[in-house]
Amino acid sequence: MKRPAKHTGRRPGRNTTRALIEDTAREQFAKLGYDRTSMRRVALEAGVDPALVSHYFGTKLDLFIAVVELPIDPGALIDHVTSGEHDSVGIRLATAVLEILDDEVNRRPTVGMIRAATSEPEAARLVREFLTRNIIVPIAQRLETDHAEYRAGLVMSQVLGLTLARYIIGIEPLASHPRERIAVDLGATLQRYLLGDLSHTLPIDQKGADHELAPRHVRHALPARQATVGRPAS
Amino acid sequence: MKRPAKHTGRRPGRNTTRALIEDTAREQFAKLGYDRTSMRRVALEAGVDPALVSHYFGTKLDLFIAVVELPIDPGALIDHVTSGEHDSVGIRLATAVLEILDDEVNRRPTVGMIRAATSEPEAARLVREFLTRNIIVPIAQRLETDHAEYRAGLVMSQVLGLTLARYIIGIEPLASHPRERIAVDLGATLQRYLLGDLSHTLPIDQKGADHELAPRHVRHALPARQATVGRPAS
DNA sequence: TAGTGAATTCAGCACGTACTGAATTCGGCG
DNA sequence: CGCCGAATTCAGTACGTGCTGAATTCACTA
Repeated sequence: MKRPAKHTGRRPGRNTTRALIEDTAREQFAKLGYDRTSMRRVALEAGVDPALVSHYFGTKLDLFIAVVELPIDPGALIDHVTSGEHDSVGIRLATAVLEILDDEVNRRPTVGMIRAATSEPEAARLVREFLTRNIIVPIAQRLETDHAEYRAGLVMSQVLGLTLARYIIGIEPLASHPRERIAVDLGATLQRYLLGDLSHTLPIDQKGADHELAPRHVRHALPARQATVGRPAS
Repeated sequence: MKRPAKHTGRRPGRNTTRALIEDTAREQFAKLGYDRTSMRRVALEAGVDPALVSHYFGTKLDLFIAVVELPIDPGALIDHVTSGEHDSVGIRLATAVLEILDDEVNRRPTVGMIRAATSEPEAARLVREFLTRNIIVPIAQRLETDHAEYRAGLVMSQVLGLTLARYIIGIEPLASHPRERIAVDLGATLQRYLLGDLSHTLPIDQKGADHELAPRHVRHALPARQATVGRPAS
């Protein structure tokens, strides 16, 4: 009956364990992504029994949901960016984004969010909802242009792509280029996406229909086994 | 000594197993990414014993390396895009990219590549080398502009970002917008990245230094627990 | 036709995972 | 103080993972 246990039972002192787990989990998800983060590792890192994690948060996905966040206050960012001269919102946004992401502390959760979104479909849904609700829509409201949500989506795509290319994959020379120059080039793009002329303003027949693709270069999967990454199979 | 085995030993008929495993693995990596693809599942899907996968390809990473490829012939794509009028290479490239990615068959390996690159650092290195060697550098050579590799990197960032936003995360309305319109808006960006004026051509004091960030909206990680995805912890 | 070596499978090891049930200890309240 | 319930840990279940060694069967060649 009385199995010899060593130091089980409630801990003395104040009650901070749950928050501790939450912080540790956030850190791990950010650093490793969803798949590569294990509940055991979170518990270990938090100096806590693995069972406590399940106890407090339920499943791994529940834990993830309870924990993901962005390194910025979207509202304040949007305020800062959209105040000031209209023809420089692009570069303001680009500069802000690059300053945030160039700081490793802030970059972590962002990268983690992307990692999670690409590996767990359920996480992708959550990220989508989060981005839409907290960033896309607010930006759309602030800008009094047409198709604001579409514009915001284009912006998100360029920002996400920069994160992927510069910070995760590390494509050169983009990865080691000075922040200020990239901000200028990126800023011009964001400016156009946010406030410039888009395809909607063009007449139908200029939408690029005459640029359809001579489909000679798409391989359609089956034959071809040449463009292989790394060394060929041994 | 003679353990009763049922149908072990060499299979009758022609010898296609290795290729079979390779194809199945490619499919799985593309669909699931690196972490979520298991060698056992590959073997099961290929109707083959798990040991055969290790037998032929060694470690999981070896298998991955032997298998990743892009759905296009980069050379032909580059030819197609860079031939024709200079001021329409942007939209040609954008259209080509969108046509390729809108086809689910072609999209798979691309998405898989991104998945893998975001979850496995070693895979990210391979993807980086592949993209650089087979896409960035050729484009850089074709365009007789300055800073060609930097330009190509910007292009990659926007293309990768589009893939992430439109196809993986599914940000609306970007995800369901007609291909042709996006091609126009994206094409203008790519055009500028490829052949337009970049920050290098500007005098130093216009590089945006006066746009530094009032750093009020970056949270610097520690406090704040408000901008949470999904429902708060139960 | 006999023999060799490649192809294939089985069974399993060692480990990591998510998660659970019961036991134990403590904080706080009556 | 006495007690209830929350907090915590232990030990374990059931399963999935990458990978290996030996045994078996077939194809091919000498």
